[in-house]
Amino acid sequence: MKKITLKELARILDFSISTVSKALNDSHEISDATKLKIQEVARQYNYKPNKLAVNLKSGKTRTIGVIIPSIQNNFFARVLYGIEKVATKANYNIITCISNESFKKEVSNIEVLANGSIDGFIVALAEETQIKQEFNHFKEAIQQGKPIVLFDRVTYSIDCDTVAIDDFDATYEATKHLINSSCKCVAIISTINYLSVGKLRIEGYKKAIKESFGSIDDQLIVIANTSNLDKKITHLLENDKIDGIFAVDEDAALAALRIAKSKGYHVPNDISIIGYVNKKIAVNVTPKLTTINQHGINMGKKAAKILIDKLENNTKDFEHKIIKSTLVERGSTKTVLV
Amino acid sequence: MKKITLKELARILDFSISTVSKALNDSHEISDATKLKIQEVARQYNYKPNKLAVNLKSGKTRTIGVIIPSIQNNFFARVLYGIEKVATKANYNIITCISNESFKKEVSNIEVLANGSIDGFIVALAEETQIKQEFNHFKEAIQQGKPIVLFDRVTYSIDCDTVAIDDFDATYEATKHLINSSCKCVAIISTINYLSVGKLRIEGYKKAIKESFGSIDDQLIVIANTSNLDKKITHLLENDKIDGIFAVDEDAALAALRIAKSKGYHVPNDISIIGYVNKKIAVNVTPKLTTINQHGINMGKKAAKILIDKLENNTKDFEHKIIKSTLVERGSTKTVLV
DNA sequence: GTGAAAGCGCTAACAA
DNA sequence: TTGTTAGCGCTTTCAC
Repeated sequence: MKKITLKELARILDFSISTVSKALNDSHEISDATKLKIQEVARQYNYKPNKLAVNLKSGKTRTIGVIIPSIQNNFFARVLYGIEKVATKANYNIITCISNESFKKEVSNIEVLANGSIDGFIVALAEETQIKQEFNHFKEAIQQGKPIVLFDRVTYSIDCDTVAIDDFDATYEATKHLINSSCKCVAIISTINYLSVGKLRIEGYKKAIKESFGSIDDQLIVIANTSNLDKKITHLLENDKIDGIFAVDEDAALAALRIAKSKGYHVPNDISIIGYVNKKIAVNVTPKLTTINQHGINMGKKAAKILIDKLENNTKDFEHKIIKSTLVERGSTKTVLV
Repeated sequence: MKKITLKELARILDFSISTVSKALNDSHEISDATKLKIQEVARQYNYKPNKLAVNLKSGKTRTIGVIIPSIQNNFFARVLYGIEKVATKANYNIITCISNESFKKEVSNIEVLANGSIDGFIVALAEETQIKQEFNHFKEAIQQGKPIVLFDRVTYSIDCDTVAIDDFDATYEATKHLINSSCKCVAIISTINYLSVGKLRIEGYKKAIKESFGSIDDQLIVIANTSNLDKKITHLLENDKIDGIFAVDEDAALAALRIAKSKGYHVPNDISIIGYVNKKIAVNVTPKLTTINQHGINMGKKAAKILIDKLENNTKDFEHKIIKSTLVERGSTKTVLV
């Protein structure tokens, strides 16, 4: 029951190692008779080739290194699920690392994995990396022949494929939706403005506001962090002209809803809210939140497809894919007047 | 910038391969002078040993295979985080697979990884596996020298370590808590009764009920699935004696809360609810849900510690650890009378 | 203190 | 059709 090697199998069968190897790989060089005999005995002894040796020999691992900033975030979990789905079907394994938003951890993950463990990477940039804008570790991996597909938190300053969400467009449209549902004064709240996605979302908002109202009121743009979020929202809502809120992230959306309700505002009649919120939470709060659905699973699938295609066909040009997100109307917004 | 090997390094330095290898591994056989020279040049060329070759040679991979049934479930995400934390500190990598609750996928994950990719496993059983009660794939892996640590969804019928939650005790105490807060008629709802944890929770409930009321009313034990959950709860709540609900899983808890409210019951005054619900959701519904906190991160840390200890010290006996969970009182239950 | 050589388990070019 | 051999990149024993 202990693991058996080719060599031992060869001895048992009284064939040479190479004959056994070829027979098991169904080589045309071997006669059907011996093939059958060898395969039979191999099955009997439950022979499985040692991955390490095969990989060392072939220089390939059929393994993809995935680096995500956090796993607590349901969005990344969904992307991971999509990656896993496609990879498994293509007979690839996944090795998952969590950078925990740390630049150092991300660098070390890349370095450790690049040395023979994986064939290529799928990565969402850590928060620190996006702040630092330091991408040498990726460039080195690429030079060592390990292609990279960036997703969600991307940069266009390295030679790799990217799969991103249509943050700008989606936020533009969501803001428009608030305006079209008769909101006259729409604020935006973000706790992730150091991220590429956070910045894009603010820009989409600005475009919509400028288009509808001509000018932007900076008072309505709230950049917060976890510790001052509640205070900033409370302060914001002292302005009772505000009748619409776009929440860039889940924490902002939930805090806005909670504080608006506690101040006695009716949602959506007094204040409408749209935000990037996980569905499970969105449908369980009161009222149910209108959200933007990011199709994380599709994103993961697409990223995996691109990488595997690159690995198998050695494609040289880079793809920059945008995944369209969709607005899901629920109870926290009014209906749009036609 | 292309990857450099020991051999090339040796040629550049005009030393033998073995001398270079020893120097880089800081062997005492090599003089300090040559060590320094070699290490200097290695750094210069950014030499990194090929993992595959090192692993093949040593028979170790310093990689742990983690198999979880689902990643959408925040609990497993937290466990994974804990595993990752400990593994990284001990200089181990994680290779994560998602069995997606499928027996077949779990078997294939184990087989694929056992052949040289990993040194040991950390696994939570797939739903199908718990139903089938078929554990041969694990037994084989163990015989091949790959130790296994089971967590959360465990079985005691294979030779391995386990880390489980105190489901029985926690449910017993939670039910007692409902009773002590003056609930007279406590029901329990589960959509996961095919899982070991689901069964244990029902037992804990039964013990508490029997202890307090002498007998168990089977009408109050609702075993449902995703598709008939709402109907069953609606039916249950036609019994207006019910003033307490223990929800074995998140879906059950949220459905119970929603339906109770829609029927006009006040939570917690008319009906109290306790359930296994992720904190983020629990604090964002109305009223906030009293929950059982499972300390998933600790669970992951413990599992990783046990496995790594086994790997490094070759411990032979098996540990069966129980992680204590804690009741977190929020708005969906009344206070306990002293 | 340094180097030659074997070997981890496998594949494949080449020889027979 | 089968076998011999070299070699993937590394570590380590043993000889010098």
